[in-house]
Amino acid sequence: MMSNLNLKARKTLKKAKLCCTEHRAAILKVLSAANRPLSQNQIARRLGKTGVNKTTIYRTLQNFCTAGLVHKAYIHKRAWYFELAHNCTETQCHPHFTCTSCGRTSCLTEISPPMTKSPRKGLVIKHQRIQLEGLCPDCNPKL
Amino acid sequence: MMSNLNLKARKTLKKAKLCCTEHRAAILKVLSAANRPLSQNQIARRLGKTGVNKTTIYRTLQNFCTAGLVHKAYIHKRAWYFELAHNCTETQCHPHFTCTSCGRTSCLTEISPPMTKSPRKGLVIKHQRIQLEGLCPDCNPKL
DNA sequence: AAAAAAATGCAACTTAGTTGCAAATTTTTC
DNA sequence: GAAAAATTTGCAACTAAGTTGCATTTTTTT
Repeated sequence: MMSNLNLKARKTLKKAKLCCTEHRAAILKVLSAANRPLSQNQIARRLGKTGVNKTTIYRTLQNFCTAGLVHKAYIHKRAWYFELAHNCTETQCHPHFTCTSCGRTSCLTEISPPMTKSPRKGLVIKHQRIQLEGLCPDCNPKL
Repeated sequence: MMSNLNLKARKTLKKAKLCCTEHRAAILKVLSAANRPLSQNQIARRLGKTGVNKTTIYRTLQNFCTAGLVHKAYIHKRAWYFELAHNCTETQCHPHFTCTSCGRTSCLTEISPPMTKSPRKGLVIKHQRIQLEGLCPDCNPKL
């Protein structure tokens, strides 16, 4: 079952000390090609004919998250959306913007909002996640 | 089945143009008494002996959200946590902080972080939600 | 090449939340 | 205050994302 494992994916997996399998490379490629976070369902659809089992996809994403390759960006309608962690710092990833009109979500990678400072003694903030809602340019009637 | 509907809850419901029912008042009271967002499950448990059906709880929360009385604060393990909307502005509510050690979430009502500014022409940000993670004072070994 | 370790597929399961509908309660109208 | 209209409630069945255990397959180590 081993054929066109692309080298880049292979390298990434090796670097992360993960087994190099066809499926993992394929999932990695799908995530790299996407410009927004994807749910398990969307990933499955994009894997298409190869037909990777959903358990495998979930377990792979889990492994990728643990390895720091991927992270859970946000949750929508009870489903998690995953993306490569390459745009993120230790303390925060870029904000995610969801349009309330068309429902699409985009990554605002061009900004990095200030970290919220702890307002309480002894409380340490290690990670911040910002979610935004509003109108996207496509849905903005004033444009 | 109508007995000790407390007046405050009744007033709130009336003001929001919602039917005044025993269950609704009870759910409102539970939310008022809590100092953190609650899930449907937690609300059910706190309602205790009265035994309100989960469908009713969900539908009530739904109604409260539509009326602007309550909002969904955050999601944890695929479950929504609801809270009264009284501490919130149009554009953002207070940040929510979850301790990665004990898992408890608290409301940082004492701060209101700056709104993130739109980095793209035509994209309008209407609402911001900030989630924080770290160590709470109780779990901080340095205290 | 063989042995050990890890990944995969499958079926069954878990759980938050939803839906349709009949019965009960609340509100409106007179 | 009683009857009619509108709304809420409970129930059972359902939906869908994600998980678990286990046998089989693939990958890695030796």
